[in-house]
Amino acid sequence: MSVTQARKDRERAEREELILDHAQRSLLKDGFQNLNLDDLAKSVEYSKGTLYLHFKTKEDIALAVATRAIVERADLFERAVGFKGTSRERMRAIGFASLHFAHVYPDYFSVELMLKSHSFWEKADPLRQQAHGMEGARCFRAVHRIVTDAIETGDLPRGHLSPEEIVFAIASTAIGSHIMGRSSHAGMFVTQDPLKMVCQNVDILLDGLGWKPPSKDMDANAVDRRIHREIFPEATWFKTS
Amino acid sequence: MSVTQARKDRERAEREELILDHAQRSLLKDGFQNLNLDDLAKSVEYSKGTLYLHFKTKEDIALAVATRAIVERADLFERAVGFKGTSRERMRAIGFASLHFAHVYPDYFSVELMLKSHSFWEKADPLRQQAHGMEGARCFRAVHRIVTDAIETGDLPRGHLSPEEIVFAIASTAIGSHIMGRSSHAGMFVTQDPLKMVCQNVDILLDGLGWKPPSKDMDANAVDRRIHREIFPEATWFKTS
DNA sequence: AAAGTTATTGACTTAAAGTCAAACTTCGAC
DNA sequence: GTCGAAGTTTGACTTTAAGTCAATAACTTT
Repeated sequence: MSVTQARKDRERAEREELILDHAQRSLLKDGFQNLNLDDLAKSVEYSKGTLYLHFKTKEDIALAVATRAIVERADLFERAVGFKGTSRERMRAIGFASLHFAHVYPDYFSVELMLKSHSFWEKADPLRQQAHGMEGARCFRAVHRIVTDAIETGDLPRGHLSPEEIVFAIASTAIGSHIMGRSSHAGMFVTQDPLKMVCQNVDILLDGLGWKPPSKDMDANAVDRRIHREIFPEATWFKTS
Repeated sequence: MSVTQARKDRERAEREELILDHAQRSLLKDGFQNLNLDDLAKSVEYSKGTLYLHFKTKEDIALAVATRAIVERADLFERAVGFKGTSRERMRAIGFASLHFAHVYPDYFSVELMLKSHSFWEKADPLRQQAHGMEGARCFRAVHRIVTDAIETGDLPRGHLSPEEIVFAIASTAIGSHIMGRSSHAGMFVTQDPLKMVCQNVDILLDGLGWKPPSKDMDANAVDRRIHREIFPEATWFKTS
């Protein structure tokens, strides 16, 4: 590969990031339906044809944006796994990471759900589909790691559930809580901060699994402060309460 | 109102149901993006203009279909509340209803999520928005009723959580489990029946709330058989295992 | 049965995704 | 430096589908 080619590749990658930056802004603001490729082309100062040199379809663009987000999510999760503390505290660090992520990408889960619908997914580039799957798996493995550690240390009793089922349960509750917290039309109003509810609900679930120590014996605020200080100092939304 | 007018109103309502029947079939099969109003008009043998005499937009049609579904869901939930048994068994009946509903409307929650996105919701008729909200609230109240009963009888300890927060937690876990169970691309494979996982996860959560009796002391299969026999005999998917 | 009223229609307008032949740019040979 | 070939970018064009509304048909009243 010539020297020139290397420069071209880099420029191409930079342009792709630029497109995704603008697409992401539009998606976060107005959603997928309102993402307009003529406008997007104008805003990045390239033609619509050029957009299609990078992406197969409009859906492909949205998947690329989502994949960039989930990479960040997986990075946050892997940092959380490294938190020094009991297994339950490390699990709390995952929750903290999840909350931090939700602050940066408030509608991520709605988008994620849309992505996974068949009619959407099939319109994206297979390579991008694969990349997205890989990052999802990284998130999964981070939680899985903590679960197996907790079983080994005896914090989490060996029950009739497999570690995979336990991860599935935790992920379900977390994602469900995120989604419920964001849908204001639900006909039920929970006054408290919707994001706090994610941790609260996961805590109930972990108690139900018999994960030691039970949430009533844990000073959640103190742990949160440590997590904030030691691994997620960039979480400026976090208020010590 | 004249006699003629009454007949006309009835015919109009019948036509609306006909449109929704066809729209529903198309939505369940190919999703919202692939719902085509020219095709829909052909299939119901009315013109496209007539569709717009009933519905404001394509989104409005989807909301109407979803509302018809959630009416059924609320009906199922209210039947579940009437199940004769302990509070925890009645809660299980709600779970059973939820599973039954998921069999009839497999993608309901994905659609529901899409509906609630701002860009979608704003395009629907305010009256229909309201109707949808009312039915959501009926589902909420059904669960709320069982929760307050359980607190009164002492099955569920008065903790630091309000009944509303408990309902929120249950709904989050149930919906999250439904959604996770249906998204095959999640990078994690749970071998078991995804619908069984909903009950399993909710059971863990209820245990975490300290809801008596704990799931280990309950013969879930026996209760399920009773629920099936006594209140949901139409649930043909249910296999006594 | 004519005039008036209401209901229905489908050709038309509009918006936006996706395409591709033509214009432009870069590169290497001489 | 110039030329032609190879590669890159473009935006006018095609296509598809939502949403509109003037024309037409059906029904009602007098």
